[in-house]
Amino acid sequence: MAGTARGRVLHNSQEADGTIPVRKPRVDALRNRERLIEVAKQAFAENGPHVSLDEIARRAGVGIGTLYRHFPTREMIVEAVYRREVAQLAAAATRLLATMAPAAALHEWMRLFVDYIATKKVMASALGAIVDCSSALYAASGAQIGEAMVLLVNRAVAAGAIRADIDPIDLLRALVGFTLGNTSPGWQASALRLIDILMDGLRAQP
Amino acid sequence: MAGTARGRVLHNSQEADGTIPVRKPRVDALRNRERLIEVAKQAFAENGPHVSLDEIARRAGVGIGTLYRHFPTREMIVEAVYRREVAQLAAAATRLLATMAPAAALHEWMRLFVDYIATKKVMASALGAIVDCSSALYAASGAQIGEAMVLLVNRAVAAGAIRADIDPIDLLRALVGFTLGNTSPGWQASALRLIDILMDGLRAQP
DNA sequence: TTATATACGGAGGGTTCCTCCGTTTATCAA
DNA sequence: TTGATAAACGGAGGAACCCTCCGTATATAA
Repeated sequence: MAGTARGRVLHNSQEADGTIPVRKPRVDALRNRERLIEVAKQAFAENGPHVSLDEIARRAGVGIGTLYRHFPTREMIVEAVYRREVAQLAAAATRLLATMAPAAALHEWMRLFVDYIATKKVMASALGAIVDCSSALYAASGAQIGEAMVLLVNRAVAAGAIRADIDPIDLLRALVGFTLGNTSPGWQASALRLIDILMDGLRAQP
Repeated sequence: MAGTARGRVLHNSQEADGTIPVRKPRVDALRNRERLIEVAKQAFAENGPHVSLDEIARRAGVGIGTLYRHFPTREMIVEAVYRREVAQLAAAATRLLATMAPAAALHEWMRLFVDYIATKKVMASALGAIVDCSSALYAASGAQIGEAMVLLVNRAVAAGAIRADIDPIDLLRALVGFTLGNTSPGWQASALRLIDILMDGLRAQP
């Protein structure tokens, strides 16, 4: 008998000053949402973009209904994973700079970049927007990544740790070249090796 | 009782000269294959890349088993449609040149290009290989298209119908720019208008 | 014409999708 | 602290889809 008591006064429908106070979201809802994104990322990485949504819900320990409430379509959860990945990669730049030397931070961040591309590849076919290189989603993510790279390079240059005649965007292009072009198995290891060599080159003065 | 008569001599297992003569494929098989590709193309265009294979088989008037015999995976039928599309576009160049004036042929071919891109977009998410701009499939298709464009431009230039200071590849780049970048509805009409303007520009002498 | 390799069709079992609704729980006002 | 209630939860169940299997039909070659 959980029917709503129709006609009853709603407590938070309207305040005296006209604002519409929104009840803050329930903590369990936020928790489940985060958990679903995290689990979905793992599942995509392990089993490709065709994991069943039922399995994601099961692994996250929530009902399938809960998954569908948070992400009504498959594309939405894929996009959520992707957005989170981009945000984390961008945020990692400042975090790394705070905890290690500028050149080391740059080096480590480029390694994280390889993971990011891996995620991107796995999900590309599940998320049409990524495929379309001119979409808003792509543009936004590109900007975030670009800013992070500029920050890292500037700091390392300022610290005298790497040569000054380097355009951060060129470095980004190099990373993309290392990673996107390769489809062969083992491309990740290869990219990581190339990054090491690149870092050696950056440290040498011209 | 259609069991094979085991132990019976196979008639065409081996010839005296050691060659293995292959019975030519049954005409009904070839017909069904073509029909499936044609229907699949229409279905993808109408309902996006998620049309059910059952429906494609039904529309083609064949059993689902027949579809699966010809194209064991979904990706295979998508790729078949795509290959056919590329081949037809490339072949259209010579066909058009044979039946109309060089400049008109070039103009018409650029219009066909817009259709080709539309197909490509629809199927991109269904066929990972297209997404990956470095795949062999992509390279092969790119080459075919490039050759067709070179042929058309050379003929038109030779006929004095368009200005001579034009690189066919630049023209291709322009087409790609007109089409791939746009995701808004109505991009096709827009691309067709731009092509008309471009043709006017080509006819003008520098 | 006959034998047979080849192709056909579609029933059926397993999987996935996604909605709907009865139940549970966090939040807020009193 | 204590209800009252909005918000969230779980999962059963129907529909759609995927794909295999095998009995039947037919084109081909002798």
